[in-house]
Amino acid sequence: MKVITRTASKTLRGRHLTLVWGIHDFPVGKILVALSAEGLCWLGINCDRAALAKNWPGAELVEDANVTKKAAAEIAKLWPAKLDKLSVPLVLYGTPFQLKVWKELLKIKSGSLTTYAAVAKKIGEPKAVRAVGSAVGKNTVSIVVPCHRVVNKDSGRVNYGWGPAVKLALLKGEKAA
DNA sequence: ATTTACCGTGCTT
DNA sequence: AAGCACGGTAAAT
Repeated sequence: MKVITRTASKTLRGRHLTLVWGIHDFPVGKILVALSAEGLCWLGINCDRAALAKNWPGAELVEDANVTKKAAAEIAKLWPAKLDKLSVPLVLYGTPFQLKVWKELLKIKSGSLTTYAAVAKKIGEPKAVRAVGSAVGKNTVSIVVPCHRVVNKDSGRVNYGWGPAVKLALLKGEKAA
């Protein structure tokens, strides 16, 4: 899978950017897929245009499910085990720290879990556990960047931007595969 | 069982 | 430009 990274803060990343978006079916719910000219840059679960607009201030949003249909179908088909085969490039917009965290998440194998502390250690910032927590939460491309495979150290407790139920459904689906 | 310290980000002032 | 609230974990109280 091709991964493009762009350094940008949340407030600036939407400027001069046109996003084509559409809502499609996925095993754990509806996904909102948004593509820039470069590739897949946002994926939300059970959300609407407002959530997209909030995350990409300044961006021009064009709804066209025909354009996003192909990418969405591919994601649904490749999930959970073969997402790295995605033909659409993945475009990551974030601060240098967030990019480090997200790229680390990409290395987590389907079906396995890690903790925020382990990720912090891997990127060489062992004390920045909390920062890792917030970076994971700000991930722009859920499912493809497996933010749901990161759990609290004291197992069990689940915290997820799209709702704990979605996180559990994703993990369950990957476990089966 | 509660509190403290640690870090990066985004929102508010 | 400065302050504040978040978020996960280990260590100290």
